[in-house]
Amino acid sequence: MRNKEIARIFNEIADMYEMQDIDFKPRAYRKAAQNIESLGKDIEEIYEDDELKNIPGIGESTAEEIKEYLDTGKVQRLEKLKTDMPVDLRSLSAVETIGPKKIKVLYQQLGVSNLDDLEQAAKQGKIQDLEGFGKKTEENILANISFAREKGQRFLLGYVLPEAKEIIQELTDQVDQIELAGSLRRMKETVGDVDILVVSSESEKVMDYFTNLDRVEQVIAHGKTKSTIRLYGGIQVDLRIVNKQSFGSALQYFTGSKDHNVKLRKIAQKNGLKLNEYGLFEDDKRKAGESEEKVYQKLDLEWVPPELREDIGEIDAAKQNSLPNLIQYDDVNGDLQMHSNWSDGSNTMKEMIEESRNLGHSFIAFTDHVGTLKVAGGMDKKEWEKQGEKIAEFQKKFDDIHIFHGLEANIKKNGDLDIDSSFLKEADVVLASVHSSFRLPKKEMTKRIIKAIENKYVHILSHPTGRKIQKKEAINLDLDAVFKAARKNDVAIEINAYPERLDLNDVHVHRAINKNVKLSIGTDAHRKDHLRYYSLGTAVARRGWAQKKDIINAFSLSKLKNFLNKTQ
DNA sequence: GCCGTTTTCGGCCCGACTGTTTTCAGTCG
Repeated sequence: MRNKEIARIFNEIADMYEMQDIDFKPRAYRKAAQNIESLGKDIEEIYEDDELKNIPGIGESTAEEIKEYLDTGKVQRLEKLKTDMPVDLRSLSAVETIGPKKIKVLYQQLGVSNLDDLEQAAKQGKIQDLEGFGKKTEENILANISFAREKGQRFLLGYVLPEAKEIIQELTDQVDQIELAGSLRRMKETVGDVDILVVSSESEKVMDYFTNLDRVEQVIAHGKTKSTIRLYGGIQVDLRIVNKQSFGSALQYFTGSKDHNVKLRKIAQKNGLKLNEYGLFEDDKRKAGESEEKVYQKLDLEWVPPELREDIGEIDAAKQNSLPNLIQYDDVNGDLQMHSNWSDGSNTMKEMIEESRNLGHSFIAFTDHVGTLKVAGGMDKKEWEKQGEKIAEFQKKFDDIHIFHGLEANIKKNGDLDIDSSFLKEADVVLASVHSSFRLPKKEMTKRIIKAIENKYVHILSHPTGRKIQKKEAINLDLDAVFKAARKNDVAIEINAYPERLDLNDVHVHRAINKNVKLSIGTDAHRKDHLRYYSLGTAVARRGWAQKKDIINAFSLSKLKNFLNKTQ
């Protein structure tokens, strides 16, 4: 799949045009990029079938440029634009409040072309004197530059996991045993690379097969027991071949985390044993190794689910047989945030409902934007009521899925919602979320959010911290105070399952459930392909030690309705 | 540059917010 690369190129072209003050082309390229990125189908296949122009937003020139890129690895248009303005656009625009226009000025006036130049110029106080800049802008640059630097070092779980699973699928027939390891198996929100472990008697054949997969851009290492490849899109994949009798201990070893493993080895040592990737040994005698369960068992520990292996108390809990009974991936019965084309989603409600039924959901909530967020198609009351009539019709047609009619309202700067209560009280599910004024001081922000939670019509505080992984920092918030208010007012806090949000994150989930706060999983899907991300929300819940009782999506429908009926 | 026609040209989600100005441009969603 090279969709992402092409999307990146089109986005870069859009940035370049924006810098040159050219109208509309940026939007066209961005739209093309967006549609390619969430295609859910391999663009090379579409090219081979000569169907590129059937992709919405792709026309004559962009289709040609996709072909050009797939054939030659370059797009001349971008190369030319880069010669005119040789700046590292992507890392520079990762600094909040710095966009194409400002970058242009910085380059032309000060010769700034990368983050190092930018930092130097800011430190020397050269930026505040530029026209359109000022002291605050300069301070802001210095404050945000390290965040911008970290961007792009790791890959998002939600985008890597499907590809890793595909690779496993492709290899399965070639091997005796296969399993994902590493941070991907622990379902960490970002991963540095992909680790795959296999058992096979024909190691050379397996390695040849692996290094010749279609998706390989470069073979970095090709050995008998370990090979490393880099995929189109940049991520590296390690494949290791181990002996059958060591598979469990190797899986344990390569799953990590490092801290978890150090503790485990210490326990082994204390008991006169030695633990490594080849097995658990007493002198030279193998006590365990074939299965992970046996390794833990021989150390007098409960088997620890991979999501918990971060050395934050799970080993003590495993010792005392008191690991939490984690929510299971199939405990989640439905999705409590999604958007249709009634606001800014791409698919019709019918398409979203059908896909949700395919995923086995027994309930969903449409939570389209309302109110002042016009850019996201915010509906007025009349439109929203029309949507409700349509939902009632669908409900008659489908008796296997319950459809809540919800909405997503904006929390204004002062904590009020941007629609009035006569509107709010008609909704089955009210999400409240921040879409503006992200940079208030902590105290003011906390007050603002708590005010929204105290609104008696609000059921769920959605994407509570607003962070986007590697893109946008969290708002400044006293989360413990927010949790306290949420519990008091019976408001659930969302685990937004969209790959770049995962907000709340695992650490926050842990804190929330310790305060008995209920949590809600919503994909925030803006097209039907996004609906499958709900399991990422479950992964975050598991990493935060959540159980079935903590997650309202795991409630029975009647219990969930009860939870949502607080104002009636 | 793409789209969809009132079919080969004209329109393209736009409002809030911030920091810069002193009435507005750039950024963000």
